[in-house]
Amino acid sequence: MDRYSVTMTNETRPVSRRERLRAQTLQEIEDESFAIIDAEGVQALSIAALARSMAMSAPAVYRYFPSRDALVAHLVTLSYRQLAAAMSQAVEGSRKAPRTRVRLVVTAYRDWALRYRRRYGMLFGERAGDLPSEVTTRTPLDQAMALLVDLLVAVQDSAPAGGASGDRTLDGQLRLWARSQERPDIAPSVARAAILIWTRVHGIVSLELTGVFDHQTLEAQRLIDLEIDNAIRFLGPTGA
Amino acid sequence: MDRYSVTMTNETRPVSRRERLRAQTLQEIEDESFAIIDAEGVQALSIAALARSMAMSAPAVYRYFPSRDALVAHLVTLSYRQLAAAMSQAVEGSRKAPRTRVRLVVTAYRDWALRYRRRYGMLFGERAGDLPSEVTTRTPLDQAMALLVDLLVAVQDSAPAGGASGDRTLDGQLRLWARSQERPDIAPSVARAAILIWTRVHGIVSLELTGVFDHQTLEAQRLIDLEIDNAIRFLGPTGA
DNA sequence: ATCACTCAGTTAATGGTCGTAACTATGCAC
DNA sequence: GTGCATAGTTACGACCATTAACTGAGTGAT
Repeated sequence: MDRYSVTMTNETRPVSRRERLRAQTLQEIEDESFAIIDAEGVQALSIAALARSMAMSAPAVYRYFPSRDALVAHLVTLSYRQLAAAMSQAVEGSRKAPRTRVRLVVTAYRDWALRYRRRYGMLFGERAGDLPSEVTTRTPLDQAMALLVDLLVAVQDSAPAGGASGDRTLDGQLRLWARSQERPDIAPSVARAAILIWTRVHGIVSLELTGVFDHQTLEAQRLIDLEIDNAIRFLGPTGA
Repeated sequence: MDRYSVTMTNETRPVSRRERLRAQTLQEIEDESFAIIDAEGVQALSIAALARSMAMSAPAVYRYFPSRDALVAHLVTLSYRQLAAAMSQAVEGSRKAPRTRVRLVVTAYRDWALRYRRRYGMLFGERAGDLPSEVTTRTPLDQAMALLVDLLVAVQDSAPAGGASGDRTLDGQLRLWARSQERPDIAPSVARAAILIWTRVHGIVSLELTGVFDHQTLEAQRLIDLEIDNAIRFLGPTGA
């Protein structure tokens, strides 16, 4: 699945010195890479620059990653995991109302994007050489989506269900999507709300990051709050 | 404003041979650049590769653009203009209902993004060295927004106005935005709908381009239609 | 018609990048 | 200790951006 990830060695196997050093170097590569990316963007992450910052010769990096693209791909999957983790932690153990927790999750998403804007751009923007989107984007983000879906189910339970979309075909596709998530139980209305929240928030955050709102006096958070309201209202009764 | 743009010479000034050749070469640079970008992405656009495809020496390009970044910046503004033009043309002279025309404009946006996906990524994704977002993104896209706003005003005129957002501060910011667009007449509800449509569609299209929906059985166009409905419904009565 | 100037284009060179090849030296298993 | 696997090295080739120095064609004034 992910050839380059650090495999958790829970077994108290006698971790050899070599393995330890290798893991340590790998960690340093990841840390330095993210430092460079956060400071100057992915395009500034070159094998040479990375090696230089580690006081290492450039070819040595190839012992860890077969190419610059492979390194970037690895960093992308790490970032996805990190983003998903940030969203999970935002509601972990929270006893607030489901609707509030939706806001927490979404805000965590935005905060992560703002805090690590270069990484967010790396995930959803650049994709220089069109990375293997397959494995990369699937699992970790699906996990975050599952989280959102659960919250929305809870929201719906606490309010009279309903809300027709008016597009039977779309509902069918949403059912398929639910099945592809191995959650055939979730209703189209919930799936619809989850997807709409994601696309809406991504749209706002993405434009916020490109600076579209900078010159305008719009606060993205207000737009997001409004959009969450809209999406959830969709879940409840039938309309407003 | 834009040092590199071709200035329309409507005056029947005796266009010198030199000027004609220069304009011609500039045109060829733009065309070849877009060809390379469309085929392999911006990251593959190198001065060297461009010059090679024109059977020209690389340093010669510097007679036209002081750096690779300047070239890319120029291509970005051209692309913005092209996108805005595509949106305008989609409804030019259309006698359909305003609501239908909104759909036409938005669909033109998506179609352009799908047809020139690399360029769209260049506009809203990559932005490698954080280009001068100031001049770049302002005028041409504002024009497209103005178009959308006009259509939404028409929509609102044909339906009972109203629709409170519940966020007075946001409404105030929207009023400021309207004034910054030099259109102080547009109501917050209209501005809100315009911005929401833009962010929503951008979010969907952007995720569609990164391939998030590929493995899922969702058609982006259906999501977009749904979102337009939602945004417009917002304009009308008060809720559903 | 020619002279001087401008400027599009050239070759040559610097210093950066990715990536490969060939080598050295260390850790580890026996 | 001997031998293998491997993390690291230096040396290299191919590409890139950009500058410097030069060539030659277009242009405008005499």
